[in-house]
Amino acid sequence: MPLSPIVQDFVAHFGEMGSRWGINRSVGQIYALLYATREPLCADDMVEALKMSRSNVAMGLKELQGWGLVLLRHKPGDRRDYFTTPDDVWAILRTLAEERKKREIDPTLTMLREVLMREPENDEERYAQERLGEMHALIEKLSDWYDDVKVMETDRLLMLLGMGSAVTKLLETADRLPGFGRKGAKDSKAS
Amino acid sequence: MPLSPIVQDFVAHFGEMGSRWGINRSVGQIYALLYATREPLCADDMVEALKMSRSNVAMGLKELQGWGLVLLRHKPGDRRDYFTTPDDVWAILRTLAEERKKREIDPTLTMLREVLMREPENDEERYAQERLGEMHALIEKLSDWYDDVKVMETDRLLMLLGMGSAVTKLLETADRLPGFGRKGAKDSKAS
DNA sequence: CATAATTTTCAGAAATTTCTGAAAATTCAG
DNA sequence: CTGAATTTTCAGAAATTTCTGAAAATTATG
Repeated sequence: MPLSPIVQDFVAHFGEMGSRWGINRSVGQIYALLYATREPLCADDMVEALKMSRSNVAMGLKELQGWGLVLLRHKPGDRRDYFTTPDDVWAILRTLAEERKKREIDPTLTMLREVLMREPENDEERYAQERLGEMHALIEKLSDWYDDVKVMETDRLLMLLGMGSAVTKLLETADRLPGFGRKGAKDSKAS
Repeated sequence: MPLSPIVQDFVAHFGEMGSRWGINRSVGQIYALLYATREPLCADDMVEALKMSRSNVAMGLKELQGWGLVLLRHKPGDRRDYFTTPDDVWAILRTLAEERKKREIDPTLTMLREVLMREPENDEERYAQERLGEMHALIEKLSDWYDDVKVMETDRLLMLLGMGSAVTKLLETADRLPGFGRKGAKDSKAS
């Protein structure tokens, strides 16, 4: 049976978009299909629905498992593996953020730290280190913030997002409140 | 003259990393080189430093200009175009965020909205719409937050980042303060 | 343990992306 | 205008990534 138009379009869009994120078309399509379908699907369901080869589905699923974006399910009396996505979209976002950080941010931070340890040999290198230092400081700042935020429960996170920039107005006041130190928050990672 | 080891390694890393972001090796290398070099460079400087073809440099620069990540400079008595990157790393981050949102987020939001307008034909579609609705709500929430935050001056943004999650503790208190409504922040986009 | 069902692997085919050299277009000085 | 300097374009070459079919490996069943 063919996909309904809504799922069809959603799947197609994810396939196209996939390449702008770090995934390929097939992986995007597989994920989208699982996401939009209530029942867990087995590999052959996906082969039929997406018209791609069995092996491509297998590879796509393997990749999605690597990202932690699919769940394995089983039906009684059926040996086949069935797959779904986690329900909670906020949990999905966390997984995605975590993986992307690990793959895209952390290696750069490591590299920058390594290069910043070296002794500059000339003026050109001194300037370069200065610039790399600025980049390092920025990324580390964002990274620390993320570490802080990722442990928040979803309702608090929603609250934080709902506040938007209004929060800084409050912060400027809070700075002057007794018993409330900004330093404390920053140092919390050193526990 | 060959690149100094520090710049060399930085350039190489950016080239490799580039593919995990939406850019290719050459573009990553060109950007890294410009970023880490004090003096603006002309295309031929880059050809020599990066050992790639003239036309590849031209294409790379065109792409970087499309992202708004390079600045055009001129030297008196020299017809050639010279390039640098903006100094302020926080400004660079904003540019990057803006472009990525435009390319990666907005099209998906548009697509989701379109599909959510349709009348579901059956139960399968009803479920799919429900799921797409959840995704849409999440992305829109993040998008609204971003719109709020992007207009903040850098020092306020730094403050916000420095606060991390400590801010929600305050929020819960603030909720109970008179004359300070969360709703106000959320509705601010409707101006 | 044999065998049938299912999943995984992988070499090479197909498709896509990146890169190059050559040629065309543009810009500017004289 | 002319022509030299510079940048841009683009067709096809090279490289990379994605996808497939066939075969191998794994797993469960009787």
